[in-house]
This record gives sequence, structure tokens and C-alpha cells, in this order.
Amino acid sequence: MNKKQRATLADVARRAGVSPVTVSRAIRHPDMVSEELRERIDEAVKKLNYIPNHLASALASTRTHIVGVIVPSLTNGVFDDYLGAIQDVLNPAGFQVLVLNVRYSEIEEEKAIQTLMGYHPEAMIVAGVDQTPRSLDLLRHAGMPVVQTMDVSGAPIDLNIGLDHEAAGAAAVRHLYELGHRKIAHLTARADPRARRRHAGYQRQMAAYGLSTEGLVGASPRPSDVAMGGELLDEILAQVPDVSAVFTCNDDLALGTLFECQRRGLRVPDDIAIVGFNDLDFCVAAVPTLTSVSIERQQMGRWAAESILEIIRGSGKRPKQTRVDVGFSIKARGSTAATRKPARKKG
Amino acid sequence: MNKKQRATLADVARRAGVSPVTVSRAIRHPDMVSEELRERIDEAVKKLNYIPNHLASALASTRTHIVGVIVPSLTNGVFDDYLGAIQDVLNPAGFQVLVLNVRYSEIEEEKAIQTLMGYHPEAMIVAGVDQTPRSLDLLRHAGMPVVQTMDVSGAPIDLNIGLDHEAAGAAAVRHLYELGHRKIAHLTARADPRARRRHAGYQRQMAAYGLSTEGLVGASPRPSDVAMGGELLDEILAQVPDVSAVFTCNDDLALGTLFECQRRGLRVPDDIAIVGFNDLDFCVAAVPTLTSVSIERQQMGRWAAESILEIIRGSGKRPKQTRVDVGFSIKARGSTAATRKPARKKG
DNA sequence: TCCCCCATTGATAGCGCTTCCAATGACCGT
DNA sequence: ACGGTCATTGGAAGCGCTATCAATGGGGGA
Repeated sequence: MNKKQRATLADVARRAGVSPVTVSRAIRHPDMVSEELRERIDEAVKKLNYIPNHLASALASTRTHIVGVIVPSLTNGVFDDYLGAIQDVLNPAGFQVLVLNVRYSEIEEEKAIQTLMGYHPEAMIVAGVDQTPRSLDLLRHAGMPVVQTMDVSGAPIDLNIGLDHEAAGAAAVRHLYELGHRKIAHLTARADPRARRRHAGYQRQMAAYGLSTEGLVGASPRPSDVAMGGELLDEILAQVPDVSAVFTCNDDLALGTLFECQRRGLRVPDDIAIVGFNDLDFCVAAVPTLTSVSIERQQMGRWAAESILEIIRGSGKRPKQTRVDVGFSIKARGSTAATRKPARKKG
Repeated sequence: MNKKQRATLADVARRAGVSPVTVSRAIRHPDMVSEELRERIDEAVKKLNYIPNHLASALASTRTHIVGVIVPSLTNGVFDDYLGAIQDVLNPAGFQVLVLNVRYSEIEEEKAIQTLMGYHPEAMIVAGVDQTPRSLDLLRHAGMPVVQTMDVSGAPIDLNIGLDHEAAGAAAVRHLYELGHRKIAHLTARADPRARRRHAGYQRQMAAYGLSTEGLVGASPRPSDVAMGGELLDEILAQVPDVSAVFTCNDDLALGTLFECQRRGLRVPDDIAIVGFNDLDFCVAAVPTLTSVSIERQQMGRWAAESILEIIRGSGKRPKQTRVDVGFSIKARGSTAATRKPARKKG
């Protein structure tokens, strides 16, 4: 660790015997500088280990080339795929993605938006549509493109891509109903707004079928993990021993449910059918394979990033499409395969 | 989206009828400003929705309050816990963590380090000790504290906290050997340097026991996922049908292995024992529960962050300890429970 | 009562870079 | 040979903020 300050543009200029402006140009628009100087400058850059100061450059040009992204979690593969897609579009275009993880906390999200704005990003991508009034206000007056993803409820701030979680929850119930299930449980961990909508969809569809949900909803305030799936299933079984299917708010809980069934000797899907949410990679590997609601997380990320580029490059022109519902699809697998007959109890 | 520029310090000053310096002070050192002015300024800040420009402030003060963190992946819970711990220390101290995910690519890592340095972070935390020569050079001359985490091999650049993956790999083998296993397989996905060391430890320990590893190593160049665990187990079984135990380079593969056993009707641990790595949350939920090598990812993150704060606050003084081996521990669970007797084949 | 000290506020000078415009000289056509 | 054009290069100003030091005035001690 040498204590000497990092080299600046001026240092490079001095060493190459040119003016600072020329160095700046040689780096950003090499074709505007004669070959001779360019080489001399490149050499000086190497020699001095010069790395442009992004803060100074951003300040002077009022172009930060930063896009702020707020995610509520990094614990599962969902946001990894999503972020990956965003970066794959933005990085090659010369933009840096600044990610803040707010761990499903509205207060952290408010702070994160504020922090992010301090960096003057050129656009912002936030997950969900349920920001606090203060957050909404900040975003609305941010003076930059804002994309809300993952959800399509309500009136978007600006651009919006997502899916209808209420419909997805209802569809999961429908899937099970059509397979003959009537006692359908719902398990949900610390419920973010989207999980809550899925729950609402479950309730609505159950009601539409005239089915009671009493004793069939297992909820925990803790963040979800696999073990919780088992715990919540325990609770349900204690109240409704003949529950025949479980729809969980995410795949972790689905996996935990599957394990708990194995532990108890309940056959899946014969005794209990399971539907998860997100369609993470382990769904196809599990035994039996897990039915899950698949969502287009990569597409959401890609679209958000591409729309932003379009706006920035088009100097503010709005893209023709500002709102997209990417839908969802139920990947029907082993955990909801048609069963020959009710095999347990009361059959 | 209003197009008008964001308010600046000067705008606030004008509105409050004070000088810009006073506004700056009122925001950063409120107790240095009289109550009356402070109130007037606060009001102006609110009214104008003023958010300090972090870039300008960092440039002027040469304090960015940024700590750069490079992670090789976000796909599993490992780096989530780690990042969470880092943020929990750094954020309250007024530092912003800038995370770059390099997806296990050395080239991306090189670029990420360069990018990060453009932001003039006050410290850097990188995962692993296997940076490219160019990366090492950049980090060594970065003129800031650098913490390498997750591994302890070789000569650290600066600070270092991690564990000995070679020893961990060997310990996993020892655990299985002592339970009577002799045909111990190793499964590994796209191998980052740490996974490679675990593999080396496996090889060393097998050799120490005089055991052959022929046909017992399943490797894939693809990034790991749960399904791959099954595929690799298939390969092993094709070559060594009487394999009795499997050590995987991570828990995803372990889970996939478990599922594959279930699919094939192989009993775990009676027919095949399994040891994973990382001890992710699902290990305790699986049936049987999965034995795994537990690592102190939160502690590594916390220590890295705390050491950085210590150095920054102590104006460069080195902490007494600059290198820590946090070790590892094998969480012995159901998947390696002692079996009564060899139950399959050749028994 | 006078002076010193401290608390409060402001003026000035950059941080490292880019934008904008001017200056230079080579080359061209006529 | 001369004005004009283009390709290069440099100078000056300033992005929004903070560090530094100066200026102001009130209060307390001698």
C-alpha cells in the first residue's frame, strides 16, 4: 500500500507532455487525437496506473452512467436472475448498476432511494409497486426514468413490468381444484405485498369455488426458509388433518412442505399435492418434481434495462410501451400429478 | 418527471438566506449552526426536496464513504449472509457498500476492480485469494485497505480472513472414513479456486487412507444447480456401482444427490451417505437431514467490515490482527448417520 | 471598562474532470 | 499566392460540494 495519491489526469498530461484536455479526449474519444499523442498518452496512463476518477467525471459531465436498482432480497435465485439480466443489458452499454438490498423493509427502501439519488443515477429500477408515499414522492420527482417491476397492480409511477400476483394465486388454486382437490391450504412466510396478493388470489378463488379456508392458512411473520415449510404444514395438519393440497407463497416453503411430507410418510401427490411459486431450479430435481408457478424474472429485468436505455439514448422520448404484464405459467409436475384415488383417511 | 434540475446547496442557501457553507454545515454538523438557521435551512431543504450530491461531496472532501465489495456469485445463501453482515457493520457507520457480482469470472473480476477503483472506495473486500496478477497489482497499489475473505491460502495482499478449504475437503473425507466408508465420491460443479482446494483436500485425504479415487470424481464445467447433483451421481454410479458415500462441493449438489438417491430408491445414509458444503438452511430440513461443512460466512463479513472501520478511523493504523482463520465445522446429520450394516450389494 | 475567547457565519479556493470555444497549422481549390 | 476548411490541440470556466481561514459579535474575566 503506497500512500501516494492516485494519479490524476493532470499527472498523465504532464508526463505525456500534453494538456489535460487532450488526455481526456484520448481516453474517451481516441479517434479525435493523433496517433502519436495517443500512444504517448496510453503509455503514461499505463506507467502511472491511471484510473479515471468516476466521481469527477460524473460531476463535470452530469452523466453518471449509473442505474440504481433496489431489490428486496438476495436470498433466493429470483433476484439473482433478475439482476443478471439487468446487468447483461446495462453493462455493455457502459452503465454501472448500483444495487441496494432492502431486505423487504419499507423503511430501508426509503433510505435506499434517498441514498441512491445522492449518486444521481440516470434511472432507477425498483421491485414492486408498493412503495411508501414518501418513496413514491421521491421517485416521482426524481426526474429520471423509473421502472417498477415484478408487479402490475395500481398506477405505475412511470414504466412498469410485472405480473398479476392475485391472478397467479387464484390460478394455483384453480390448478389444484381441477385436479379434484378441495381442502387446499396456503402457506406464507413474512409476506411482502406480492405474496399478500397471491394470498388474496387464493382466498378469492377458494371463495369462488365455495370452499372454506378455515384452518387452511399457515402464516409466519419470519422470513421464509425451507424448514418453515414443514412447520407451517404441521400447523395445518393439526387443524385440518385431511388437507389434500398445499399452495405455498414460494418454492422454499414448497420444498419444506415436501420434506415434511416425507418425514411423516405422507405421499406426494397422493396424500398431499404441492404447488410452489417462482419455479426455482430445484423444482425439477425434487422427488417428486415440484409443480410451481413460473415467472419471467429475466424478462422483467431485461425489459426494464432495455427500456431505460431506449429512453436515455432517445433523449427522453418515451418508448411506445410503458407497461407490460408478462404473466406467469404453472409448471405442472409430479407434486400435483393426477392421483388414482384418495389414498389416505376419509377416502 | 419534472425536467427541472435537482436543487443544489446554493439553491437551499438562497432560499434560506444564508451562505452555501452554512447549509453544508447545517446538514453535516447541525450542532455547529444556530438553532434558528438550522430550522430555516431544514425547511428550505424540505421545500426544495434537496438531496446532497454525493459525487460532489466526495470529490471535494476526498472521502467517498464507499466500500467496494466483490462477490463471485449471488445464487445461493452464502454471499447473502456474508453481504448482510458487511452491510450491518458498514451502513450504520455511514458507509455505502458497492457490490459487484463477477459470476466466478476472473476477467469480470479484473474489470470490476478497475470499475470500483474509479469510484475511489475507501476500502475493498474481495472474495478469495486467487485474483489474477493484474488484479493483485491493482489491489496492492490501490492505497486502501483490502480484505480478502473466504480463503486463507497463500500470501494475503493485506488483511485476510477465511478458512482452509483443502483442510475442509480432507475433513469431510475423514468424517466419512471414520463412519466406515471407503468408496467415497466427490462431486464438483464449475470449480472456483476454493472448490478446487476442497477437491484437492479430498484427493489428499483419500490418498492418505490409501484409497483410490478412480471413477469416484464427478465434475461438470457448468455452474452448479440442484439437478446437476443427480446427474453427477448418475455418472459415478455408472462407474462405481457400490459407491458408499458422496462429498459434494456445495449443498446444491448435495440436495440433488439426495433427490437422485430417492429417485433410485437408494437409502440415505444406509446405501449412500452424503456430505455437503456451506450448511445452507435446507440441510436441517431435508429428509434425512443433510450433513454439511459449515463455514462462518457472517463472521467473515463482519470481521472484514469491522477491520476496515478500525483502519479508516484509526487513520491508517493496522489492527493487531491482520489474518484470521475462522475454520469450519462438520455438522453431522442424518445423511451420514452411522448405519447398522452395509445394506446393499456386495455387503 | 477593556480585551480575549469562543461561537457562529461567510469568502475563497479548489477536488478532477468535461464542456465550450479559441487557436494553430496543414492542406485545398482557384 | 490567398482565403477557407478541417483536423488537432489547448485555455478557461465550472459541475456541486467541502476545507480552510477570515470576519463578526457577544460574553466573561481581570
